[in-house]
Amino acid sequence: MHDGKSTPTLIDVAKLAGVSTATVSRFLNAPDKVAQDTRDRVKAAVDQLGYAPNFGAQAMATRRTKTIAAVIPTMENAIFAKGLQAFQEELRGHGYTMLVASSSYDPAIEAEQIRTLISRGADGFLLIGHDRDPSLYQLLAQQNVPALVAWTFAKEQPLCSVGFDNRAAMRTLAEQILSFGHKKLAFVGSPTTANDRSRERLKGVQDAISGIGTADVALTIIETPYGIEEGAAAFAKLMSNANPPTAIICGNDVLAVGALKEARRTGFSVPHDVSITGFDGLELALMAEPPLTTVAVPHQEMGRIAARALVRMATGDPTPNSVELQTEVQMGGTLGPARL
Amino acid sequence: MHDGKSTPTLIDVAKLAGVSTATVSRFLNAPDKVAQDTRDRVKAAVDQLGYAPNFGAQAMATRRTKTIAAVIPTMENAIFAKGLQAFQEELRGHGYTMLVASSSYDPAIEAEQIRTLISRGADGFLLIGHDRDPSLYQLLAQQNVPALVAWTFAKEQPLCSVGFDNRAAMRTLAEQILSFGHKKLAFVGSPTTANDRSRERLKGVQDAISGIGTADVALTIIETPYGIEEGAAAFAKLMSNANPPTAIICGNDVLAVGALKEARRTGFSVPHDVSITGFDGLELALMAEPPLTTVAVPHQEMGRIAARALVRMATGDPTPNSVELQTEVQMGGTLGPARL
DNA sequence: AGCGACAATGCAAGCCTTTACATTTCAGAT
DNA sequence: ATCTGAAATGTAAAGGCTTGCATTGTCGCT
Repeated sequence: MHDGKSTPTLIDVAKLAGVSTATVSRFLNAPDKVAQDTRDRVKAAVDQLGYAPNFGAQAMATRRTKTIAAVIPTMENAIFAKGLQAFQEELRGHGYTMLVASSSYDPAIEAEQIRTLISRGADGFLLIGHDRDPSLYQLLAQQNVPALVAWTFAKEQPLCSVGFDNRAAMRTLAEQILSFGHKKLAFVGSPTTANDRSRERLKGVQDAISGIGTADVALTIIETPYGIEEGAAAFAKLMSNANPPTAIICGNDVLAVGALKEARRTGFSVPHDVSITGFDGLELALMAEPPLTTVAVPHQEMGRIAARALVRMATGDPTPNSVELQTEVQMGGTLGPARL
Repeated sequence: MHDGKSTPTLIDVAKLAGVSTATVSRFLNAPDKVAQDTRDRVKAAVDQLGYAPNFGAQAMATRRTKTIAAVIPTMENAIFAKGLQAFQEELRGHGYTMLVASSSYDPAIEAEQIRTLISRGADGFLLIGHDRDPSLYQLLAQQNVPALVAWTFAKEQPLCSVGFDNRAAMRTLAEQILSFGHKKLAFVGSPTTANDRSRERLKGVQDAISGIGTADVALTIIETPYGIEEGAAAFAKLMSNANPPTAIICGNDVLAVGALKEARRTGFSVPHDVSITGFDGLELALMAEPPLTTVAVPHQEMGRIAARALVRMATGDPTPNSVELQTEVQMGGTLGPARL
């Protein structure tokens, strides 16, 4: 107890304060159950010893860790970084800590990470998108760990979601594009396997096309990994066609910025020669020249709401309902009339 | 509270396999200490039961959590996101999990987060920069938790660091700027209180100036929070002076891009009318028009090295030495001769 | 045959908190 | 004076895993 080396335990505090460990524990977790003068004595002992509860023991005794895990595709994507930042801040306000793992868009890694984090005792999970092996849902249910999906909104899924309707959002944007008279479209997006956000966005484009009821709109589709270079490459490929598109709809801002960069480099004027749109509403989009026409997504709000919902779920409250957030088309300067 | 079948424990596995819990534990942690056929039996039992070790119990018995905490200013800054992503991936390869907290550049919040994470049982800490209250170092030492500083390199500090020499890097860039004949400089950087990176970068500029030994170089300094808008505002303010600078040295790429944007908006030609430089080497810098002249920093390498070092420290290996990484001036198109 | 060395396994003592239940105390109420 | 119930506190049993030490079994040697 006076051995400066080993960290003090409840027992040390109890001895010093002349009470039982139960009382110290109560002082820490439910102070109002302890008499005022005892409270003072214990507090003094805690302070003197610089006592801090041992996490493992606490976790073991309470069967909870006050830790929420977030498994995201990557932190490098600004879109997740922003939402995660808000998520963590909100969590902190509730006394929770955030565990982060990234899957690099690989379902196998994601599954492994989820498993690891479950046995690490995460009290809840934030996941991205609904696409994953059903056995994971079973596992979560079996281990009784609540989970929530963000960055997308969908009913009829195993998990509740906090997000927006990617399909409808993209449809709205695509309709605007069509209203500018474009007939030759291209969609450049992330691979659609194991990525419902990407898939839904593509569907949104297709919805818009079939919505106008004409059969004379052509749509070229390119799937490519996330990245500026990749966007540039896709643009180059599309424009080298005999019959290039007049509007390139990108699945996210980063691809769009890459395309825009390549356009500039190869002498295309945007939107005069070709229109380009993005999706996400990152700062990056505003910085582009001209600013990107894109879809603004309320990332921070999403992070905050998800955090609150997960904390409620982790403390046993009835499963909250899904929350749908609204997005908005953000007119930049990269969408213009189709060049005839 | 409990699901029908409570989660299996070591004891269940041991019973099913007909061995003691010690053997199961050894099978999990040091398989080579278990005979081949026992190994097979235990493995079968583990699989059949879907056993996963209980975190709290494990933490308690081993006195370690295999968890490393990273306390960074913010995740929104792409610079940290990138390094953190690499850090987490490397950690994962060593069987460690990452706990993330952000301080929003507020020392008080940082201190609180560190305290919280210590009692959460983090086995090690990744911190950014050396500026913080000495009591935190005491606390870490007292609790025997190893910590490492990244994004900067400095000797003679309480903690080892993995990073680069901000001062020297900026000095090199500033020298190049001076060699273009600029005499009226401005430095736009993050606040230098509690931020040694920012402070060192400013010093680097001053070093370069005093290095050339002439007294006729003027330096205006603006401190402003991180952000594109802030960079734009700083630019506007500087250029509205009676005697505006011919080169604006920004403490980071985001501020630089903001300045560049404002320059474009208000009709300044870069670098013809005014030169602008950044620091970090983000993708953003490449995307700017023209591409930003900046200092490229090996974020991912930094993250990986830091992760490896921390894992070593957490497993009791002798404290590794600090590692200094090299940076490189990345010539873009925003630096040109001073306009006379 | 006897012995030592070593590999494989088992035993049981922690590790530190929480909490159900037991006990003590004491202020009213009878 | 005795009793009652509530408030305050204590007792001790989990909770699941690791690991030093003890035990058993095998082999190769002399």
